[in-house]
Amino acid sequence: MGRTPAGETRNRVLAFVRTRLLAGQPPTVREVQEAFGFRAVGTARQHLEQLVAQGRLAVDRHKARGYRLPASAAAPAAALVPLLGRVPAGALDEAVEDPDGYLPVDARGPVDDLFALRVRGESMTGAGILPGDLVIVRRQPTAASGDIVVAQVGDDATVKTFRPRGRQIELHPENPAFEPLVLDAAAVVLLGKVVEIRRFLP
Amino acid sequence: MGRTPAGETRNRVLAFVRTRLLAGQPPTVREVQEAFGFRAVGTARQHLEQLVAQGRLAVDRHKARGYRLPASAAAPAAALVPLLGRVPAGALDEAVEDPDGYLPVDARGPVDDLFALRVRGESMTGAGILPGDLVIVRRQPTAASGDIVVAQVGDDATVKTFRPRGRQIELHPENPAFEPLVLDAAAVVLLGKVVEIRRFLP
DNA sequence: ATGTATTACATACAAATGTATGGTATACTC
DNA sequence: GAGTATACCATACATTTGTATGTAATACAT
Repeated sequence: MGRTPAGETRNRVLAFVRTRLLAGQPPTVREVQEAFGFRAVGTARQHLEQLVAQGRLAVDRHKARGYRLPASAAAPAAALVPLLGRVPAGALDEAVEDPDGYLPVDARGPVDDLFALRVRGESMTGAGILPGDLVIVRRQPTAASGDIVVAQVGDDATVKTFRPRGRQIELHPENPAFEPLVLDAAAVVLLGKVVEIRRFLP
Repeated sequence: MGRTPAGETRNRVLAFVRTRLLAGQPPTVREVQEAFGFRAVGTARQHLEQLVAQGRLAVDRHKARGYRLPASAAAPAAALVPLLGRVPAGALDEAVEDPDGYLPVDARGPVDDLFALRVRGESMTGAGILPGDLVIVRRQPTAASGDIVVAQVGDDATVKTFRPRGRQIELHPENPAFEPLVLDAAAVVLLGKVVEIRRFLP
């Protein structure tokens, strides 16, 4: 049988595999075969193995769909943070199990303790946080005075500026039309600290 | 043999599978089995099938590593958008070649024509855009009246609300302390439209 | 107690999939 | 032309992996 110019097919194979991997669906050797119309499995495998030999692909031997991106190229630096629709009382973990969607974030720092919420109400407009904005929150049980936090008061999660006052906690809105909440420390559950704000414009 | 409380294990299985899927490495039934210490493949499979029946998982039948997230919960692939430090006159392409960094964005839409800039000045605080915020911009030569745009006036890139007035273009700040810019259309290069705003809190 | 549902185990089978070996055709070098 | 390398085909085999069936233990309702 004949051939095809240079390593042209090989590059196309790499592009195909990479696309599939980035989409989270590692291909089988036979899927590569079919995608390129090879009539032999071995042909697809040969290309894949060559790519591995060149260090342009990595592989888990003897595993189904075992081809991966090499460590060098596998630095997408992006992780996904769950966007929670509701925050039922005290059951943040359960909410994380069933997110409304995901937001991509920089993965160079810790990301396991992050989640996102949609802001309701205008109480923080003075801090540049508008209704409908998404806030990305780092879960932590305490915060420094002046931090913008997500706190649970009763059944509601609310975004406010955190100001502890002895045994009481003040949750300050950043909008003169709203009054600060002054609560007993026991009545407030601090869900975390707002580390990022995102707003999408139509 | 015995049992474990309610659907607790099931939720943990879902969390495990989801994590693996988001990491781009769909697990096999036996990998789930091992991860949870089940002594039978069937146990892992039973949980997976229950999750499918509940619509919390999807599956490609008879395929290795065939479990996926249901379309409703489909995770966005992440792409990286270049953060530009400066915008030299007319040479946006060159600036893209040498970005200050990258921001991860949802890749379900087009991303090739996106770039990011850091906002300077307080002229847009009324729209919830503060100094230091990052704006993600879609490159386009025109915009609708009322859009928040990035425009090039002289050597500077500026973020303003776009209001065309016949042969003139008005660039409106969203801050009463600033005056609108009224310019001849020829003196303004529209770099694009702001589609997202991000702010990082320390 | 009886029945039902849920959770888990044990084992086997069939399909999917990775791997191996040998062959053919074209291009290039010497 | 001989030799080598690359691209591809054909077929077979072994492992991985999805699927099926039967059984046991616990919880709960009646």
